[in-house]
Amino acid sequence: MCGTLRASDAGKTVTLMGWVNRRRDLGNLIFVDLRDRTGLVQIVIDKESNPALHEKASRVRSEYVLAIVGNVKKRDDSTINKNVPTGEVEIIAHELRVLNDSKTPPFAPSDQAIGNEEVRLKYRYIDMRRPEMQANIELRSKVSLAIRKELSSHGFLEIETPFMTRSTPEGARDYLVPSRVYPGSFYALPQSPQLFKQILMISGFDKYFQIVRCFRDEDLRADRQPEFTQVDLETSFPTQDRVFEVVEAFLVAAFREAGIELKPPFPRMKYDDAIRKYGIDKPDMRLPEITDVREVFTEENLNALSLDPLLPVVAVRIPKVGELSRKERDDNKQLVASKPGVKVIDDLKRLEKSFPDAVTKLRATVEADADDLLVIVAGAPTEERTGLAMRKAAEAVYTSAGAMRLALTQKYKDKHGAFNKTGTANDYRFLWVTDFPMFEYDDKDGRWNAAHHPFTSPHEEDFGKLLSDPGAVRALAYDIVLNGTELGSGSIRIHRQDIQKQIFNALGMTDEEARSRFGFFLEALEYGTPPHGGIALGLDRIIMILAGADSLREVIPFPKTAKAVDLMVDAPTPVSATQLKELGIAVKG
RNA sequence: GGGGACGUAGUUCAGUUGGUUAGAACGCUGCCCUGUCACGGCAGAGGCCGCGGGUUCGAGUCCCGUCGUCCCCGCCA
Repeated sequence: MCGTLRASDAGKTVTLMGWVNRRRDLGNLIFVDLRDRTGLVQIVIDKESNPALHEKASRVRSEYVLAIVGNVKKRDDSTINKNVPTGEVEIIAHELRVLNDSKTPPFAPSDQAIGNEEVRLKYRYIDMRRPEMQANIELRSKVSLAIRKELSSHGFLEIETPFMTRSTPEGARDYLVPSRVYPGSFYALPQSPQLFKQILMISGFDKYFQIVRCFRDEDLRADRQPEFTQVDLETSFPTQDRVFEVVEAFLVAAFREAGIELKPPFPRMKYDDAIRKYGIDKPDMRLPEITDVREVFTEENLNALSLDPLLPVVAVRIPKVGELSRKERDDNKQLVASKPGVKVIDDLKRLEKSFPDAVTKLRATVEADADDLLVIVAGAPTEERTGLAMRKAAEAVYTSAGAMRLALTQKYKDKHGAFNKTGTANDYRFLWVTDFPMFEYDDKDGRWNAAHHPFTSPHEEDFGKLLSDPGAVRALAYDIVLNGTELGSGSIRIHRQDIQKQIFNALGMTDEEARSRFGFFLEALEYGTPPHGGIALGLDRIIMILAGADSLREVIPFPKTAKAVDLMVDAPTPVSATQLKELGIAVKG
């Protein structure tokens, strides 16, 4: 192959096939860089030694597909190119065949600056000829294989589940597939194989996994595509620790493919601690946590600052940012949409004039260096003093501080350098977040929703609070977080039908409603369901992080745009009236 | 659904306060060139300034609308 030839291959006769990356025509001497999946090699065509060949080569253009027969020759010392792996050799062509010509492409795979995404996506086949894309897609294949091997070696079976399945009203919007046989009825593409994998546990396949496509009709982000791939797994008779071990094992195998040697076990943190220390349920561990600095202020201090002494006062520390100008501080306030009742103090100098003792204590408490940026986040006195109101106000302080921490670390990443790559496992800070709340209160609808999904088991000791105090029920649910990105989410499931019913009731569903939505599943639970649990991880996100990419589109061969359009095939499209009629569907103008 | 950025040659971009024939680089075409590797030199072609309306003597430039791409919020059990 083109990219694999080395000085040790000198003297061999080789047949190479590939694309013309670049042609350098010096008149009677032509150089062609031939490119295939493995890289580039320089072909030499000399008019003097082969005029007919030279004539053919002079008509060759970028992205023509060539077959070359030639001799591998070690280059003279003066002509070695140290910038390419094959730079010590070149191919003296004896024969050249144009297998296909090419229109001038809208952009060249050999270009240093890559074109805009619209053009890249429309001409994805050319974009994917670029070495970066080739490397990402190769990495994806290797990582998938490593995960399959690892899970298989632990006794997991890869089992397929349907893509055409049943719509469930919970969760994300479904992509629907109309049924021709039953006009007006629809299949749904799975948001995840959740219920199928639980059924497989009931069926006795005690260790299941699948690298599987999932579909969610929600708005996109750089790290969210409407169809994406999960590494999905489930085991019977699990413990949380057992699930963590299996995931850590396959992540070690996956990262090894990218030359990173991870060191499990990964640290763990309870959800409540994550909120208190990082103001978010997916903390980025590469920077210092938020510090509680309530104690450095007296009650008089806080009253003078119009801050509520009963609410948390926390400090966000961003190392090595130095002093900020007035303008920068104003700009920074724009970074985070301020929540009502949350106050931000970002001018320590001014604070120091009025409260010198507090600021001295503050610096000591957060162990701040002189050039560290400190921002204080606290709460204005709340009007309502009930327990729930105070809890919400406190959470608003934590999450605002968390958002501030993220925005500032992003903005000043050049200064603190915490995101700089070292090429070691230290670049990848994994974290298990555990003990998520079972329910979240939905202010709009005035009811409780499942924080993870409604098949998640609560902590056994919280069973009693399911109806009396849903907000206090902890779930056996866990997330795996990498550098502030949620990679995966899982739980120990409910295997008792009576508990499952209670959960549906707590979610405000009557028995009839539960039966109409999940009847098949509730029935299955009654036939000897083993305890079981599992997790699903976003494969695309894993590859994205390993590839050092900023967008999922860099690691998905044929991705969709932010408006969920495939620019290459131009999908979605309207369909013919005949098709619609056959499906019994009428489209409103 | 909301906010922001962008849209000018095949590509990446510049285009002043609204004022003559809209520029550059790369790419492309032709010619020259035997050691280049982002080859070099000379010459040339290439534009619905996203689209539609408006203001104006005059619009790439100002206003309104619309479409597209990207980022964020909402949303994503």
